[in-house]
Amino acid sequence: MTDQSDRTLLEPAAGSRAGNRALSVTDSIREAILGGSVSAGERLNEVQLSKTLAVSRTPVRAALQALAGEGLLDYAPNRGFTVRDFPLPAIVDAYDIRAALEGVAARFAAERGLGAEEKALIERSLAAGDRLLERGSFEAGDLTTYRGINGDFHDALLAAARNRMLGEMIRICHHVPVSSSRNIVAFEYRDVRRRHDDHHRIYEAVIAQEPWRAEMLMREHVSSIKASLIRSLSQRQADHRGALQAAEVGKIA
Amino acid sequence: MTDQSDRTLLEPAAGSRAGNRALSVTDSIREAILGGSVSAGERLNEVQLSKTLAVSRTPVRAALQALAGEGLLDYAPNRGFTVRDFPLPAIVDAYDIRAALEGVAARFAAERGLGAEEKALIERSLAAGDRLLERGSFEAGDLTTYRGINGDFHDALLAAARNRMLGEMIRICHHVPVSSSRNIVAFEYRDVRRRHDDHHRIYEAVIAQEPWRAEMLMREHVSSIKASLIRSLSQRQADHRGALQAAEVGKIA
DNA sequence: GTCTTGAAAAATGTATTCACTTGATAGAGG
DNA sequence: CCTCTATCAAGTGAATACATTTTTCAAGAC
Repeated sequence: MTDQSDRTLLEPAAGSRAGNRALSVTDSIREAILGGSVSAGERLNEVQLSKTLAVSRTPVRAALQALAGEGLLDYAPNRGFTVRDFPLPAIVDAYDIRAALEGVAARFAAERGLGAEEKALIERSLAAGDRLLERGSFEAGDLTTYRGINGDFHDALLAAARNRMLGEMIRICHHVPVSSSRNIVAFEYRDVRRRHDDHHRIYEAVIAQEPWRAEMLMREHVSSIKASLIRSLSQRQADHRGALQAAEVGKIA
Repeated sequence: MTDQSDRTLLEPAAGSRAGNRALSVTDSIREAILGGSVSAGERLNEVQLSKTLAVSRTPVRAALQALAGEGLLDYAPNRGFTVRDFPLPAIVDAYDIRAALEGVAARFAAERGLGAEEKALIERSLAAGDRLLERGSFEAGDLTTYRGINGDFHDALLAAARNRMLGEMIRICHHVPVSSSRNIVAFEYRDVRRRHDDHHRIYEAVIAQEPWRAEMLMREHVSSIKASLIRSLSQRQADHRGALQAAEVGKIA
């Protein structure tokens, strides 16, 4: 079976990122994976990809290797690349790992102290969240807005940790398909409010130069996201519509 | 300056690993980096490498990308790969990250429980350590022997955590040049004895299915290695022979 | 003397070609 | 009818050729 290559899931040339073709090809394939266009365990055929993306095999191979480095693909010699499978337990585990790592990041940030710019960035994110939550309820689009705010907070704190390896590992955790907090949880107003309060407290601990308190709070913060995920998963399962909705949610954007 | 390409640091064809050339090339270059044959910030020239290793540029490029994925190299479009710099603070940080990650691993292992084979592996490592420490002092080579035992213990526990991402991240921490516990610390008998006791206690916690205790113990265990590193570094600095001995120690094998 | 400019060299990016491995299929033999 | 084997198709691995970019360096202008 030559596989139906007509799935227009991968646009010919997304031309997304600057630099060279290999990089944009990498982005295209990554998006296809994270977006769920290609399923777990699926084998990625180099010639087929190169035809679809209208480039030669060379940048395709480069992209595949890069994605393997990011942990999204598996590689077997003489057998090429396959989409790595992330069973549910692994996804849940990713939150524990993220909790530990972001905890360390918060500790580092508290130890090192924040620069003026970092303070401004975080405070802006906190203020934006306050404003959004002021109304007491959510309207359409608010959740997406908060996702941005949330991301800004975490990114800023991570930057303040001033450790590249840590940043890369956390990024990997975020890129576990359907695992990122940006994709899944915080559906209800109350949850978001609670998490925003967490942000405030974490920031206070960091400003107060209380490294271990900052770490603990951040761990708890991320762990609570895991708890929400589990809750929403089991609830969805109870609705007997597990897989379907899960796929939907994954694409919430 | 065309750079003296005569440094015979990279053997033509280590032929080390099975599979394809790209993999063995990867190993060769990695060893060169970890062994300190190429210095931080240095640019890796593809054609030069391909000549030295007697292969074409294709597997060399593949290897470089793989190593960039491992975090050992930096990549800039149209500018190739450079050896990533790990300043001392980053190396020290790596121990904190490792402590957090291995802590999570210990917790997972305790939660999941150990299989018969895993138990056997760990107990063998513990027994081997006991035997080695029985004499009350170290002779030549004992330290190297214990390094193996230590590695076995940590590897077995990591395997018991049954989480691939975690394993990969910890491996990255271990591969931070001159950062691995296998390369540096545990010089004195007393230190080793203490750490071996840690192992026993961690194992007990895991067996007793006490996840959080296992995590805490493991964190402390790895953190103590960091402390030893810092101590030995500052002592060495005090000896006014900093750089020289540091290089030596890095190669202790 | 310094800065700008441009051309040549060198290095990376991409495409193409050939080589080798793998896997499937069909046919012969039991 | 099953099994083993040979052959071929398909896919990955590696090498080479070509394109584009970066870097160097020297010549010329201010």
